[in-house]
Amino acid sequence: MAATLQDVANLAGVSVKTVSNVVNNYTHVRATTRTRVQGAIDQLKYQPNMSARGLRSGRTGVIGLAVPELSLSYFAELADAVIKAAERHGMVVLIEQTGADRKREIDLLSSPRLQLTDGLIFSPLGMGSDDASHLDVSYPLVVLGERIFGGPVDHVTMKNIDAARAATELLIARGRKRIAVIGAHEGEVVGSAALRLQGYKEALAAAGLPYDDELIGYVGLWHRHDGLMAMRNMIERGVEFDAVFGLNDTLALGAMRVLQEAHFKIPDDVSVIGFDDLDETQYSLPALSTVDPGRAEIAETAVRVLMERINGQTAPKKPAPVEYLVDFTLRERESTL
Amino acid sequence: MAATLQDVANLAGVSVKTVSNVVNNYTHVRATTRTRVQGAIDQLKYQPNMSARGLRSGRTGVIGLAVPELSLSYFAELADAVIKAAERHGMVVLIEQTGADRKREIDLLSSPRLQLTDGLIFSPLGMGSDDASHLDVSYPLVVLGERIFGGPVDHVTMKNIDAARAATELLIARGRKRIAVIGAHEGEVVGSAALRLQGYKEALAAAGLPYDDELIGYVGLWHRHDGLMAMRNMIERGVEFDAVFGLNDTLALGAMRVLQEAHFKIPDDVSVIGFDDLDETQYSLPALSTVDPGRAEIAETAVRVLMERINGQTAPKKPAPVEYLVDFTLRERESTL
DNA sequence: TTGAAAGCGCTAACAC
DNA sequence: GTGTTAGCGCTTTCAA
Repeated sequence: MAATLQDVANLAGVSVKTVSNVVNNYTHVRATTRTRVQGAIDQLKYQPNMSARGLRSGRTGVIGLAVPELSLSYFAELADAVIKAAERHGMVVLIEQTGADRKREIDLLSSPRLQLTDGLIFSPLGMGSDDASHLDVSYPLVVLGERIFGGPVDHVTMKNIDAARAATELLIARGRKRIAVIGAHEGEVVGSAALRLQGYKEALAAAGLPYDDELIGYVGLWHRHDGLMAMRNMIERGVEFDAVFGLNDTLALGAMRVLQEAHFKIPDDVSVIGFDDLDETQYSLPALSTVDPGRAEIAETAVRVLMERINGQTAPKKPAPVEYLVDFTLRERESTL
Repeated sequence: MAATLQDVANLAGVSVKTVSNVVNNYTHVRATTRTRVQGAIDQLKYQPNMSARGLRSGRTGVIGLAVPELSLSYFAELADAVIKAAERHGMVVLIEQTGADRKREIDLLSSPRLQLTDGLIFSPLGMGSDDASHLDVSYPLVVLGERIFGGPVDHVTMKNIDAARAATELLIARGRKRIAVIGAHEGEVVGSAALRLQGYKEALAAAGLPYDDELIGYVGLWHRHDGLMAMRNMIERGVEFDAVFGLNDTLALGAMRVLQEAHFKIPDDVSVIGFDDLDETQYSLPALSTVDPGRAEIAETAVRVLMERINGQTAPKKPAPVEYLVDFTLRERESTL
């Protein structure tokens, strides 16, 4: 079927070693030989067999990316960015979905399917700090997100607290005093929800505003529907507020829908801000103010760090894990003007 | 480093063949032997080397999925569905992004990166009918979408014309007579835009309504922004209309935003319907009526057909290509009530 | 600068 | 029911 190195060598009248040298751009090949070999390669449409190369070299050229679900826009846009970053490193990306399920996340870390990859970029949503030990794996691994800090592996994350504080401060600067939060997780101390809530509290404290638990909308997941329900619930409870901070854009958009249904004017009656800078926030009505958590840079950093680990695997001992913190940018749009 | 079959065999005091039999769930292994081998496997944390297995068997256990961009929600949701379907077949998915660029799409089809994969599910957006010959490749390939019909490969697609006709008929049934279309592609005769426009025309004709080119909003791409601009443009031109058919949901949502900005009431003044049944259509304000083109079934069919081709590769000659047409469902929501 | 040959870990044909 | 062994296509010493 497909041509092998040997086929090319026969046709070109050289040894497989020489063909291999040409294929891998070795320097010490005579120009005439190279041309002849290249001709044979073209003629036979030779393509290296990746399995064989992988078996021999121990490298596959594939990196794994594990996310909860691609239908969550944040992760779709993250995956997009990771694939593009990987491409620049000559790598291709295999995507696994964990469904934000703790057990599936843990299982994935020791799945034989990872044998196909040189390393993994892992964005857990179900695991918590107690599960950090599971991250102590024997292959290159970079963790994203806010579920686990100080684990045994490299970690790339965003400035959740600072960014949430900045978002809240923006609302305060617009004169808002009763700022509702949509998307908190009851009793949680780790994860994006907890960190962003902390940033919110810090901003309130700095401005001398009281913290009122009435204003906190708790949800299970961060789907559109959850934002919608939490907002509706808060309105039905008769809670007074003049601003809403959606802990992510999806929640904020869901909340905005309910607000408009209830005839609140945005931003006149209620200012709304989200978090993530999803593409669609530019096209909602009104366009949603939000925080760009540096998604592109997170993806680039994750891939770069992973590649360093992959390429440095010969090192005598594993270097200490590093935490990378990516900068955010506030994007003010119509919903807070 | 990692344990090999030989290591396990040594520890268990059997031959590699026996270990291989156990790993691959061969039936003819004595229970006691199996237990002993399994113990050795667990103890050594043995995991098969996929590259070696791939080299030997010619199979990698990976299928490729090529889409324009994951940040387009439709393709993110499609990828999600494909990954889930592949998982049921014990396969893992490697995703390539082509950026809807014709040249990149064509290049991808002969890329050595596909060597890692047992077959490809390909959703082109840049290629046209003239490029069909490029699809005549030597590996299992299933094509999705509306760019190429009657090509040399299996093709899974949706009932674009019928579904668009049904969507238009719904608007007509609601008493609408001047139905604008957002998202047509100037001069195009192939692709989703052209087919859906045809369905629209058929519905008008069947209802005895005139076709008016004034009502057709042409766009370049199918991004949110394009829907927004096309709608704005139509309003500025002073065109009169009482309904809008967005040729996909993203366009419809962009258009809806502009309509509301211009103080049209939806659905009172203008009914709006989209196409794709994206998750977010349920949470827009008003919730967007749309057509579910059977995305989940498309994904399942594509994976199933691809697996059949992969498993049937030993067949003496390539079977004739097949066209699979998946059924749609109308989803009426608030925007057309 | 090029060639010969070993061997990566696995599967499967063949032997017993 | 289990063992022996060839070889998948490639990279890489080691020689020439």
